[in-house]
Amino acid sequence: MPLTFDPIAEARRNWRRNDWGAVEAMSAATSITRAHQILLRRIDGTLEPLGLNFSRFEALALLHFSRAGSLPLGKIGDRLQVHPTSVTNTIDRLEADGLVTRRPHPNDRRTTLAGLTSRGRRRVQAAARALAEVDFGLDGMPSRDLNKVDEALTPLRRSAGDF
Amino acid sequence: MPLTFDPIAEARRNWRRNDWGAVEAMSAATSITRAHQILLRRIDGTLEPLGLNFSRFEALALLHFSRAGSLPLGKIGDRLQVHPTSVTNTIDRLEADGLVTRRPHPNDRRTTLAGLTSRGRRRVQAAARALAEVDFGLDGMPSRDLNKVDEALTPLRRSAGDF
DNA sequence: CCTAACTACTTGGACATCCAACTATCTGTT
DNA sequence: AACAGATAGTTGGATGTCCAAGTAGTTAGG
Repeated sequence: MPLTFDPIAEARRNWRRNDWGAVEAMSAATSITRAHQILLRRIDGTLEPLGLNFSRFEALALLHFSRAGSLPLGKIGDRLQVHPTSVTNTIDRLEADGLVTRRPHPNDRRTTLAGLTSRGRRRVQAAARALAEVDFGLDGMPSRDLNKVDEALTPLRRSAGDF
Repeated sequence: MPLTFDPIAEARRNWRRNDWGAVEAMSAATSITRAHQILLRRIDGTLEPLGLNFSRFEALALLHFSRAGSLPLGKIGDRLQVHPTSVTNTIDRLEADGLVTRRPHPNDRRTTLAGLTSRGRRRVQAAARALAEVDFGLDGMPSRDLNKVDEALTPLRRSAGDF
């Protein structure tokens, strides 16, 4: 059931009434959380027919963009900001689907490289097309607002050591 | 390891180079995803000493704001935009910690009410204080940017039937 | 009334994420 | 060279989310 009121506006009223403080921050944090829920569902829904989800797609895209078409698992985790165990899991599944292969690093035997198969390369391109088709689930937003989001969130990312 | 470059700017370049289209949308979606990761970690980190996470806190806050201090589980799911099974899970754990209790609905025997215990009420207030203390993990952002985020994301939420 | 359709919640299973701990390997210091 | 400490990845366990299916209860049309 869709709501008949704005839950954020409601939350703002409640926080104010209870004197819980930091209303602006609460509001922004809640907006981001909601937006993320909405986006992730749309994106995952778009990728589902391709046997992917957003995490797997991000890993494939990263490999596609890399020169050699392969990267150490650790680099993937750094770029996607996820725990090493999540990378292991993601690559396990992509490998099971024949989209990537694991290969030992030539110089460092601790390191494992994940590399795209040709099937993986075709798949990631199809997925990128599908996502662009639906504007990443953001087709309702004018491009000015898209840029506003980007700009507004940059200081947050920077403060988290994103770059 | 913190990155030494902006992964979003990098992604923009890569998408453009590959002609994958929808660069603005990709960029905004990725920003939101990142921001959400960062925020959730900070928020959950803040709540962890209190035995809560953001989901549990949201449920408790909702109950605190309700007149009777109790709500049907279904309403909680609607408000938090999560699947009924997630609500069951969240309430299970809050109940195990003695923060809420389940009670049958007086008029509709299908419905279960979740109600705050006095311990739950104290806990949610302490949690709200703790979150306000750290500005919901957004202390790096000027309040003008907070409002920009809110505004920019409103059309997205609206398009998802948020209100 | 009485049955068919709907609603509220729970259970079991799939997946994704994290943390702690472990193995294997490398690196820098002595 | 040798060892202490760092690094790369995996495994096992906990938590959280969703979907499909099931149970119990309610509602509406004939």
